[in-house]
Amino acid sequence: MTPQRQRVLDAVSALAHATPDEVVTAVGADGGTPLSPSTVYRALEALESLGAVGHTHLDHRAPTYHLADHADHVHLVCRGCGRVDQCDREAAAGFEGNVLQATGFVADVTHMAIHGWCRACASQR
Amino acid sequence: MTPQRQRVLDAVSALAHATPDEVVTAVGADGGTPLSPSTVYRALEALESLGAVGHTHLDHRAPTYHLADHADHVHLVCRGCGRVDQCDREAAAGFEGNVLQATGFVADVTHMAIHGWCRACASQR
DNA sequence: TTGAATGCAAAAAATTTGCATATTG
DNA sequence: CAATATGCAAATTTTTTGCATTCAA
Repeated sequence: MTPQRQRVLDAVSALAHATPDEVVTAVGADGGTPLSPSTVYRALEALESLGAVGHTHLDHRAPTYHLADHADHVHLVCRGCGRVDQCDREAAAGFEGNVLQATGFVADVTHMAIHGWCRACASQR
Repeated sequence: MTPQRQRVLDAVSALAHATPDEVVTAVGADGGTPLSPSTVYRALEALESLGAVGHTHLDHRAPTYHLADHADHVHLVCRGCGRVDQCDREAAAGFEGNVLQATGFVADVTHMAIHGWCRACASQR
């Protein structure tokens, strides 16, 4: 664990959900010397293979990293306002079971966000 | 509906699921003059707002387009072998209901793929 | 003829890679 | 000392934009 990786990990922890880009920015603003983008990308990759962080895809262009222990919920991205809600993974247990039974596929609903409309945007439609 | 858009639509129809890039390639191989990428991107956008096609995100780097009437299933992407399975949207009805009840969020499980492990890869682990 | 669509080339944005240097164990 | 990580710059990849030209109603 190098100092750079520690700073990247701290940034991920502070931001809760952050794209590599956001991590680069946050690390640049933490008082120390900025890190080069490649270092951040490589640090995230290393931290992920160490099991310290994980990532989720909120949309097609944004892997967002989070601490590994912050991985047990489903992300709900609103198509209207872009807001990101969460719901307990439990809500998908039945779905995961159905998929397993129907196709043998072991689904991980936390890895990619579910898109749709939040309560506010849905009621406007 | 211009001839270019028709060719783009034909390519989407023939490929079933295709990234913009793949559409550019397919259209270039259909015998006619190749279309410039910008035309394909704009045609897909136009066809989508006309309701003729839709898109799904299979991974973070690939919006895949399909005919609009080919939109009622959930995509299952295997992390092991990359294979894309499908399952009926019905399997997720309970999940969508749970999410709605818990958060008011109207989920569309067809828009982004679910990641996990296919039967074969799952049994190897 | 009037607005929309196309093609091209250049611009952006987001990652990735090569390689010399610095760091870690 | 040997292996790994970093920083920088350049290369890739994917998508978007500006603008002159062409097409269609």
